[in-house]
Amino acid sequence: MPEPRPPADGPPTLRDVAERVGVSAMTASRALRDDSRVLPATRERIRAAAAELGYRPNEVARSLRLGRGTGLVGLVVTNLANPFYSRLALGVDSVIVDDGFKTVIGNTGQDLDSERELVADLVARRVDGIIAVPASADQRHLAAAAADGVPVVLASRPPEGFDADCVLVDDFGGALAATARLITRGHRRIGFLGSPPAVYTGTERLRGYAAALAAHGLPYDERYVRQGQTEPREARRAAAELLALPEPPSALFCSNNRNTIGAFRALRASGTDTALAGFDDFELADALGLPITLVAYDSDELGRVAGRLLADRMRGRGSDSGKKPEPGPARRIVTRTSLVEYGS
Amino acid sequence: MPEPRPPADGPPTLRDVAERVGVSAMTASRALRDDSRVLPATRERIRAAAAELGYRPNEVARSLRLGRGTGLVGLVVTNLANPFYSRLALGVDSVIVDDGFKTVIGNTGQDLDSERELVADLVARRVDGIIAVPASADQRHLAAAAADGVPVVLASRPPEGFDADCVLVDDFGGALAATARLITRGHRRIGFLGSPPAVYTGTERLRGYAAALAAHGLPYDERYVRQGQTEPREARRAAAELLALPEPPSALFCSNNRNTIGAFRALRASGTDTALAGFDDFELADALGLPITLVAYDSDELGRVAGRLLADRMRGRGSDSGKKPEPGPARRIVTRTSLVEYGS
DNA sequence: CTGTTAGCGCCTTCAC
DNA sequence: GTGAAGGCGCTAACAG
Repeated sequence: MPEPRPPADGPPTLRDVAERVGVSAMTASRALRDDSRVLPATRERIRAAAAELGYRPNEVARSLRLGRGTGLVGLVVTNLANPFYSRLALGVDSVIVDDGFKTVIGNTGQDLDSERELVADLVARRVDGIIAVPASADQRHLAAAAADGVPVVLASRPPEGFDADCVLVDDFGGALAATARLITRGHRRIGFLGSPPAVYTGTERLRGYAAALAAHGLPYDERYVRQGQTEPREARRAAAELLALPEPPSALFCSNNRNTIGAFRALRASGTDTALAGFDDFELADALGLPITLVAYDSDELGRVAGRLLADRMRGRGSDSGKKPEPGPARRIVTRTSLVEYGS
Repeated sequence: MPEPRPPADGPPTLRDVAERVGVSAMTASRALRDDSRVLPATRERIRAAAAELGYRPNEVARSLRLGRGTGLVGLVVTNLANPFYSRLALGVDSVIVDDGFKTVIGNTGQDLDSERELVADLVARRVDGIIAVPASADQRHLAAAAADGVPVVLASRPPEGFDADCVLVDDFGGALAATARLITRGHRRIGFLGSPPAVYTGTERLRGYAAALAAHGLPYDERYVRQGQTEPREARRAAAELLALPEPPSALFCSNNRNTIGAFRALRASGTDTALAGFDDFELADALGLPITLVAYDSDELGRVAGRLLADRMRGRGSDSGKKPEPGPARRIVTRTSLVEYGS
């Protein structure tokens, strides 16, 4: 039984393999990459030695030498604990892995400074592309990355101040449809619960809500609108406040699942039969024991589309062509939403 | 308005900065890293030039030259869509980011081949450490990584066939406690629903369930044990089968949240008042309208502990010392669980 | 204080 | 079919 491993002062290098066979590093390199001009006999000996040593080419040296990126895709999200983003991440990964890329996930916690630092760092690490869910409309760091030649794709929020591919949910349309359904069921006073105004999706969904009211000739009443809740706890309080108004709303529309869950708890506690609708489907929504209308969409698919958009831009980089991204106008893809009814 | 960027044939290099100032690359390198032995005046000119060019050191070249790793930590999980793993990932990230590391997440989908490939690739990319939730007891690829000098920490499953730090949940104790509670409430026939036998946690939790039965002099009856369900849909069917037995169990214990949710749906559909207990807390467990006992634990904390264990091993690497991991015996940390009661 | 040399691990180019 | 140089971008180590 031969010594299975070198004494672990770092993984074996190409030269370790070469020396073991009594051949030059160059030949080893070629043999391991199936270069035809190498004697089949020596090739086998080299492969055997590499296997024994557990040799793997150093990807760091490789990408430096090849002048390409690292085969990594940076994914910048605001909160990985939110199932929406973990599904997105999985969708991205499932697509780009086919092209030999891996995903580096960075979590920003909605903090713009973290996001800036993270993006700069990803560029410095020579990722081949970036998929980002930007925290705000200040996207100069993303624009800078794009200017450095790193393809950038935005997910769930559109680019601001520069051009980039993006994949969006039909926030406006989905919110409009859900609100409209409440209206056609006879509701006239509909409350709105949503994320802070700075969040793009929240604002679009508020616009959809408002548009539905307008389309049916109903007034937009600020007293029924509560923005700024990020957690169910806050949403629950905000919902309770609406329910305590002299003329409480007979229905609530929530712009994301955090708010929907908070509102659900408030409704349960109040005992009223206020109707509930919200953006985002979520597990167990059907098991809550009260009717609920949700705007559903496929966040895996969102990730897959983002991954494909990026993969397109990354193709053909590095061979020659000064490793610029594939040219072409920025694309904007909007994914559909659907209404689902639970517990009716 | 000066040209804000070079013509984007790749980011600017150190020499671009140096030439622009009329100084050697070495001086520029020093200036940008706050090396004291450089004239403050020139240092400022260099910094200015770097800023103008948007220069960022190439981390790829850097890590090659320094002989260290890349400042990346590889995180290998089986299913990022499971909140357990996304929380784990966040916990890991929150800790190691303080030491200047970033997280590369790889998803294996419980597939051993993917896991092998992923681990080998992470090593080839010269990550500074790996945190893994291994899919099975075949962990030779992880042992190989450790032998190559890459610190490895296991989360949620113990090392098999080699030595490594690990952080575990008290699977046995938690399952025992939950099952015992059902027994003290008078249940004598308790069904078990769990993941495939190959999954370590599932097996430990089954052991805990069996131990509770034994401790109370109750028989272990295979007809009441259903292993192999991964998704709520399958779990629901398995639970329905148990409920349809001639002598159905009066309570069910489920070894993870997928099975608990499936069992919940089966119970709801059947209309029986079968008691329900399960491993893993989950959102909305309190809103399901029936009493439920859950074994709760903190998966963020699990990630943080794993991150700290790894950070310890990575410290001091690369300076000299042949970049071996910090020595010391393998540590095994078991995190506590607690029982929570909902909807009583 | 600043510059020159050399090399991390690999691969393209050009010799033999 | 194989090997010897040279360099990707950066920085220790040693000059000056």
